[in-house]
Amino acid sequence: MKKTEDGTDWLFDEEVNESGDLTEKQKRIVKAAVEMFQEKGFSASSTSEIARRAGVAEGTIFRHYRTKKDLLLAIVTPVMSHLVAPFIVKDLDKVLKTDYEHYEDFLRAIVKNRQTFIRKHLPIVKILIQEIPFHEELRTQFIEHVAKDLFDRFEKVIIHFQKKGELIQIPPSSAIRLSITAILGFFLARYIMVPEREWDDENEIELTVQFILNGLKAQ
Amino acid sequence: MKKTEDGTDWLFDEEVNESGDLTEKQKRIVKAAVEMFQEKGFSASSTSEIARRAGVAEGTIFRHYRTKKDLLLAIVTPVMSHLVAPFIVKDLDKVLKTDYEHYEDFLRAIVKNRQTFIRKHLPIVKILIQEIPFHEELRTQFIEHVAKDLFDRFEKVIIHFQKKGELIQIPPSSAIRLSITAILGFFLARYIMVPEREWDDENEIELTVQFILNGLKAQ
DNA sequence: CCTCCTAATGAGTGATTACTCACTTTATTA
DNA sequence: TAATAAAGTGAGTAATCACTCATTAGGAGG
Repeated sequence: MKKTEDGTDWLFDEEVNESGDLTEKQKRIVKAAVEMFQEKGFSASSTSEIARRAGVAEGTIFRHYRTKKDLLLAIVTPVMSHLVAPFIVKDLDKVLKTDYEHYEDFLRAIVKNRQTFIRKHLPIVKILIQEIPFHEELRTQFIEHVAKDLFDRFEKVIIHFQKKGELIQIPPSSAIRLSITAILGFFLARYIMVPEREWDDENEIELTVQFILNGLKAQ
Repeated sequence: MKKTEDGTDWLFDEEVNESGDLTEKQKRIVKAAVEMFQEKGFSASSTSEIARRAGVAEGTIFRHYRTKKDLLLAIVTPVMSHLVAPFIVKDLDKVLKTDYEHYEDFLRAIVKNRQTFIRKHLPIVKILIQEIPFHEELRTQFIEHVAKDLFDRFEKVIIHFQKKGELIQIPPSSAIRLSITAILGFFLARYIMVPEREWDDENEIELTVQFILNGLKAQ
């Protein structure tokens, strides 16, 4: 199911264990739950209506998921753990040297790669963002396995290109924040705030990348 | 209650009609509701517990607010309408010429000003962000009176400095997106994602402003 | 056909929900 | 002080909540 992550093709998209060992009814439950959670939020979604939408008895939900919250976690955690997947690579330094000569190349690869991922799992990503503040497990898991990993790897990348003299000498944490918010800002505008607008993705990504590069260019 | 907005001191902070004509118990209700909405979200907050926390009978809530949702809106809408207050000024062009010679000055003023606002109303801003997706009235009101206004004024500003040759010639909508997300990114990191960290606000704001300036500088 | 086994069911559970209303207390004005 | 209005109360309401469990359905192996 997973590609070999041998350092060269680590930016591959991977399946987020979906519909693998689930029964037919289970899939319908998950589908209905995702719809409802997105429309009304987790708390405002009742298990009875989820069952109704899935065309399933309410008891069936609780046969597969002990609680309503378990259902949420089953939906949301696999996506979360794959959000930063492209950063989890053993020999980052080697990858940087061989694949990404400039910070520009790195940025472009990340943006393109994460765009396909977000586009694919957008509803669940939305639910995740919505519910993170209210569920301790989600918060800790996010901090431990997403934010920390992301930050650590990103920091290495920044320092790498600072040493090469490409990037301005500011605290890496600030450079990370500025890079990530510019990228997230694009995704936010593109897929959440104004998805109905006709976007020239190629061009908009290019603008964003150039914006970051100029903003962080060594003076 | 409001300062005169005569074009020079339009970046003043204004009171968001709080605690003006409210009774003592009403204030306690609002305070308890804000706490609960922030902790558990709107849907997961029960009116019975809000009443309990406020030290008030449950009926008292419904004397002042017809429904639970009315309570939410009463809390959230005044803050929303003041979010973009500094942009609502009659003669923007004049202000630009007299007060802000460079885009840099404009940016710095906006960031500083909105920081005091957000810091002051952070809990309600958080609730607003959380609940916007689930309440049609909030969404439309946000689009009509916040996003639209903000966008229109910001567009004028961008075009103004593009004409002056300060800013790169890219679509103003893109320049707005990049500017705003960098600023919002700072607020997000500063007050929501990692508020517990010790921030050197002055320095971080300076970095953010310079990042935007370099990113959008005419080549 | 019988025996297992698991998936699926849906009526039933007590708790909780947002909200009402007849009534009491407090404040305002004449 | 008497009259009127406004603020506050809390027991009561029907509806809905997440969840349980005894029962049924259906397929596999013998």
